[in-house]
Amino acid sequence: MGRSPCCDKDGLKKGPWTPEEDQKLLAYIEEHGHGSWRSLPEKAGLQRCGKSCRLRWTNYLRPDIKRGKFSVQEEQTIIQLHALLGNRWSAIATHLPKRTDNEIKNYWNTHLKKRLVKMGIDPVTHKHKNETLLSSTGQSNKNLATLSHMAQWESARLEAEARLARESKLLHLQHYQNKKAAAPSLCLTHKASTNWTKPNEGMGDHQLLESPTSTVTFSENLPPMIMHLGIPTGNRNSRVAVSSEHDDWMRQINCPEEGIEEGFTSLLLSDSVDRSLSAGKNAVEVNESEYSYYEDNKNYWNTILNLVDSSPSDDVLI
DNA sequence: AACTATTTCAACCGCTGTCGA
DNA sequence: ATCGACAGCGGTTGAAATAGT
Repeated sequence: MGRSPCCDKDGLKKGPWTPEEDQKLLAYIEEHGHGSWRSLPEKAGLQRCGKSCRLRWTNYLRPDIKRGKFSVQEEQTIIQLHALLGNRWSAIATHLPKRTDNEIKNYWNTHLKKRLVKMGIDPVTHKHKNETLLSSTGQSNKNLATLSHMAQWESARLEAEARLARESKLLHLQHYQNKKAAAPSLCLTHKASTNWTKPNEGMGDHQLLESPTSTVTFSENLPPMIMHLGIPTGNRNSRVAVSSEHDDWMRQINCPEEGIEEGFTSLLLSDSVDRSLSAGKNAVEVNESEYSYYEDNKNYWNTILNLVDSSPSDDVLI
């Protein structure tokens, strides 16, 4: 397309945001919603480009952002979704409410990627080094093909979710605009989110969780896959680590009664298989070789989790 | 305490996808 | 069908923070 950069105007500030700029942006969005990002800076009295404002808002100022340490479950979710989706950070972020794609990307690059490398796992293919020795075998090719198959299902599902969320957004926006005319005074969170999220009134069983980086509807703000497994996520997701990151990681993984390992293995398996099967009933035949793939894949994830489990200490991992 | 090396993460850049005219 | 405007995405950068000597 070759469009000109949005920040090529002289006089536009770059670099770190000052508290005053944050306050201006926050105040403006709270009052008016972001509307068109392109025109926002001028209206808000900011010497920034719209893109910079959008980034500051989505990655830092948004009131629904959770900051701080990633929980073990969040880490595992990222690792497993990365194995399925690759570097599709925004897609991964839809499964981690309150985390931004940028934050997940940074966390992957600075922590998780290194951890996998130390464990001898290729962070791109998510295969153990030894597995590459088998790369010429049919088994490996089969795994590759079926992993790709799973990724396709996941992609299709994410697209469908995003489409549903967009449609829901349109419907609800109309509803909200009517409401807004009638009742202009909302709490700060809702006021601030005028254009990027909507209050959950009238949404039935599902709370609409929408943002520029997350367009998926979650029930109870929980990742769908976690809910699917019935893993108790509330306190665990928000738990505060009392010792080192890795101690926390190891402690939780080493608790069989908590079912984390099985949970995350089955997370991919049950969720993806269920989805594949239910979708297959309507659209695609799932044959025997695909079933055997899921068995292979289960072994693959068990291998990864066993490797994590057998790592002796944090300094080995990092 | 001073210096250097390494790590972290907020922010930028450039590209792509989508939508309306 | 084409084009331009815009939003969003993923890769990358570099300043600040932290760790090591």
